[in-house]
Amino acid sequence: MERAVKYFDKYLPLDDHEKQALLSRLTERKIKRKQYILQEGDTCKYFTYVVEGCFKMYGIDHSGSEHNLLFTAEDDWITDIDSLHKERPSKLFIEAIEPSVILQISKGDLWYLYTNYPKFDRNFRVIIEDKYIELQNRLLQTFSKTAYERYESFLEQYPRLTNRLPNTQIASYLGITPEFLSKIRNERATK
Amino acid sequence: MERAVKYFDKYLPLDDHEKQALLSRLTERKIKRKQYILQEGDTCKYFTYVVEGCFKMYGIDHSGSEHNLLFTAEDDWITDIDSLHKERPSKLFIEAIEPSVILQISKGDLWYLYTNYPKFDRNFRVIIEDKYIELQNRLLQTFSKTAYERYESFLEQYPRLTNRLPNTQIASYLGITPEFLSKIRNERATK
DNA sequence: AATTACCCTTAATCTATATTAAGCCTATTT
DNA sequence: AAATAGGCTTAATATAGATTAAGGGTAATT
Repeated sequence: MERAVKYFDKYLPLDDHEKQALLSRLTERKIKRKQYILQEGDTCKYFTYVVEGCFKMYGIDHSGSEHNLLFTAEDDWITDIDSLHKERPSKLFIEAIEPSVILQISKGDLWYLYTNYPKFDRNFRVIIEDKYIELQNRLLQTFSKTAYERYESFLEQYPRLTNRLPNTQIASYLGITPEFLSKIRNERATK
Repeated sequence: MERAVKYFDKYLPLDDHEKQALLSRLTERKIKRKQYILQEGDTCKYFTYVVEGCFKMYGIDHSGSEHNLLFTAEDDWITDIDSLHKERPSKLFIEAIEPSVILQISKGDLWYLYTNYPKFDRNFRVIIEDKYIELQNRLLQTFSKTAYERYESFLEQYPRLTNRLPNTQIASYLGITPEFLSKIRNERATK
């Protein structure tokens, strides 16, 4: 649990009261491979901290294909903000790729922290700003680079994920088919 | 100027002190068509509120083509958060599409507000959360829908922008060429 | 240990979208 | 008022990446 507190040391460290307030509101859960913590149609109830393991968040198109929006591994936060905030059914799935351990805080408890300890407003503002920056860069790349280039920059940016994820999942993240990724990998290897 | 204050009524309304603190730190500027308020290579210094007019934020790829990340019109905020926060050269341009009037707050003043009036942490947290949601939906669409479908959903989502923007700009936002957008529009018309 | 599910690759064919090029029209700028 | 730069369209050709299909490998589940 202390790991979740330490996370904030990167931003504005918490004092003892704030630590206590946060810790007492986090619930630990163990999640199996392929288990969902959010399914399309359900309303998202939690902000989730990943202690151990790895998750993917994705949407499904009309023909049933999955499209990965992001991966979240150790010591990072994940939620469907749209569904959590607007309290409407999610369009997304969040699914464990590995056996995982998470800490969850409910929307109500999070709102309690926001109201009573302003530092959480600050810290979660900065967290989401960082995630916004990531998304913005990803969208720009999607428009301005080839699949080959996007794969190379994925390898650079997430070297630790490369060996943990099947290529099918990476392909879905890059917005291409596994077959085409295979072609790209073959090209890279022969050079 | 009052318009920028009113914006926050949608979220957490400001009291008189907070209003005053905000207003005294906003600078009004008039911007001509095609004038930049941010250019690639420069470090972004301001968070900008658009009172009148319209802007595009875009990046340029290796072959010189523009890729629109977003448009911002009346009563909305725009900045390159990446460059503003990390104080590094921006990869983006922000350019007026129409003659515009804006209010700007510098990074230093914004930090002052964050530190002394926690409500700004809260309000800007919510603003950026809303923008994150928009971006996330846009990325999902880019992966899971055809250009035809993306154009239709653009028309639905931004009906007021449709008539103000040249189709070249809309094409760049959709991630396609103007020629292909023309084809799509022709298809739509004949049905 | 066997079975099943999933993963990875190769190759042929197909398609959505890009590129190039040309012509016309409508705003801006001079 | 003329000149220029952009914007819109059509059509021919080109291409990045999708789809379909098939075979072999490896890890998860029974």
